[in-house]
Amino acid sequence: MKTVKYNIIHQNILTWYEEHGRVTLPWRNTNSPYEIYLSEIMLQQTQVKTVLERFYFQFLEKFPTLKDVADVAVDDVLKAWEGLGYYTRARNLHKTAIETKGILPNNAEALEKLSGIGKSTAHAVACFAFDEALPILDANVKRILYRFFAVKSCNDKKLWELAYKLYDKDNTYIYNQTMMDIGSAICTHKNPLCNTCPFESLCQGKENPLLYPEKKKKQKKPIRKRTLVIYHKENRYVLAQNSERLLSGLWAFKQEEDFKVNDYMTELGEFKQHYTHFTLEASVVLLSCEEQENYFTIDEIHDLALSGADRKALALLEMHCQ
DNA sequence: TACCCGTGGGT
DNA sequence: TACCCAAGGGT
Repeated sequence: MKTVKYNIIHQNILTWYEEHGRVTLPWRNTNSPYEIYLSEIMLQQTQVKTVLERFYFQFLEKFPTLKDVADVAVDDVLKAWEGLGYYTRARNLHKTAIETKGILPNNAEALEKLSGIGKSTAHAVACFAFDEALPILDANVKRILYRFFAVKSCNDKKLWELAYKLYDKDNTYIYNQTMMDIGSAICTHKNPLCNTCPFESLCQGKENPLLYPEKKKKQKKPIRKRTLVIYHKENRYVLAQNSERLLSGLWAFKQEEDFKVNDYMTELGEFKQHYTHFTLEASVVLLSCEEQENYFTIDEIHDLALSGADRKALALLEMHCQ
């Protein structure tokens, strides 16, 4: 039995999408499950602008099919992901490409079992690629739900219940896409435009939308001071591949704590790099050494996947070499 | 559950 | 500037 309670809102949403929907987004103009899935992974905790302008087309140019991803080494996928962040996404993408042999399953239940695909991404791919009528629960939907139901704080289980309560089971594709468009353009976390919102008539939070959700107290980010030591022999430089969780699989210059600079080293400069849970304050030094295992010329380093911090260090090195 | 995981946009 | 936070998932 269909709930009639939100019929008006569902109708408003269809109208709003016709007039304002971001219908030109490339992942809304393809039936390719891979192209839709790739967009969903890239867009996790990442703004549309970044994915659209710097990564999505470039990645598809390099890997036109999921099978193409499966056929290369994970390092090649990481290189294509360089600069996008959250590199576990790239490693899971590669893993999923291999496990599925380049053919994604066509339903949310099977999709969610794959590495890097949680419930929301599974629902998104199932809905957008296979027309399965399931709600999504991304940051946009969450903010709308908090405000629409005037909920200050709750867990994901409760949010999923609200998502299921509100979504349009008959026009799920447009509903889900519109939720993200409205969250991005109308129900923004600052300065929401309630008077033009399709939800306005029944929104319980419209009088004071900034109350929802309740802000969590932030902790101040600690600072890590490190010395990036670029060991070299003549024109070849030492890098190693990260094996810890942070930046796993990416190549990096050696980092030292409490490193004493002396006359045998050349100071190349300093920089800051902001991570989610700390700020790196790095000073970069150049130091000659005996031959080691992984030596690279500048040109070879450009073919390795580096983090933002190591790319800054590399830039300082290149300035020094000029 | 709380924490970890990158980078850049927007204010 | 400093801060919040973005088409979340893994552990």
